[in-house]
Amino acid sequence: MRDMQDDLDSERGREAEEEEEEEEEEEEEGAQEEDGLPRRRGPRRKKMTKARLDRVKLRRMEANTRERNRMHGLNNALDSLRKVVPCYSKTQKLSKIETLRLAKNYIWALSEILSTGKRPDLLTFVQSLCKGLSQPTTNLVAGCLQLNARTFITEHSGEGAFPGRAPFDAVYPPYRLRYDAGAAVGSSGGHVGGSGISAADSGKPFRPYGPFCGAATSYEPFYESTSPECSSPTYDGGVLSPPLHFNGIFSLKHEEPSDLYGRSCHFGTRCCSVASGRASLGHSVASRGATADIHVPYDIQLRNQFYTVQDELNTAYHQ
DNA sequence: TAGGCCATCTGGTCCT
DNA sequence: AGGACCAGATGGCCTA
Repeated sequence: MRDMQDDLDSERGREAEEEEEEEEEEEEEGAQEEDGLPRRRGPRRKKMTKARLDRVKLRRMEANTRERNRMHGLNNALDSLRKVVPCYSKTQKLSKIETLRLAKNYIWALSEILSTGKRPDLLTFVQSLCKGLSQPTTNLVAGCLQLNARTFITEHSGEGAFPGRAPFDAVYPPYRLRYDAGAAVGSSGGHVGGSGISAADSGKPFRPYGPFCGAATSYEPFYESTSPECSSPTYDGGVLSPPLHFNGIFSLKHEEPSDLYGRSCHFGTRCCSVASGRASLGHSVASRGATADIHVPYDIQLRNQFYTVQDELNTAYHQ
């Protein structure tokens, strides 16, 4: 690279000298008419001598390099964006346009939540996210959220319903009370999502996501999980944390990347605690003690809802 | 094989 | 003048 730059510099020097000579020649030629035709108005076009041609090529090469770098920067920014929108997968990246659309929808959905103070049901939320997205991406997002829900459902199958819990919470399945983690992991043989559509099953280690990422003190992600996906090579750390935090009240805050991606990831996912969000939204769950706060977040109705999410989305898409 | 997506090159325009 | 930005063209890769 350095050599290349040196070459360019030395070439510039040579060209500069040659250019001076050429310009002197052109001054003389400029007084004449070419081919008997009157000289054109405006700045006279310089003759393309070899040196000038080389210089043009050189500048073109430099411009190309700059343009390449610029596009790389743009792509890096897009990658950053991919990581902070729902359903991040390094193996199956959203296209640029879909990333932008999803990001826009996501911002819109979060804004709605902030402005209304209400948490939409899952279907509404997913529909908001998928508005205008292509069918494959819609499936991807819906599948991603559905995956999480079903994973969580599976882990807690057989337990009682929790009618007070908004279905919306189901998009945050990998997070629960810390002390609950062992049991949860154990119940699924150390492989959360062993049944249903798991990331491993699909070969697409998507990152589940939720708009309220953060933690009330009593809630932590169970990053002790032994899921092989947790250290998925497709996942890289040190990226932006989710922009939204929810600690009883709405607040904007950045979390340390290490917290989010280093330790807390599950299934190659980012850490989100839903419990805090629940509490502040009047579901009065997180306000209880940690040990008393264990509950079963899913009921049959919720499960059914998840089974229908993708169908409804598909229907909506085709309409 | 067609279509989608992407990277790169390229020339034009705008701005400093 | 030179760099940034933009949009069109082109070719490669991948997938259905």
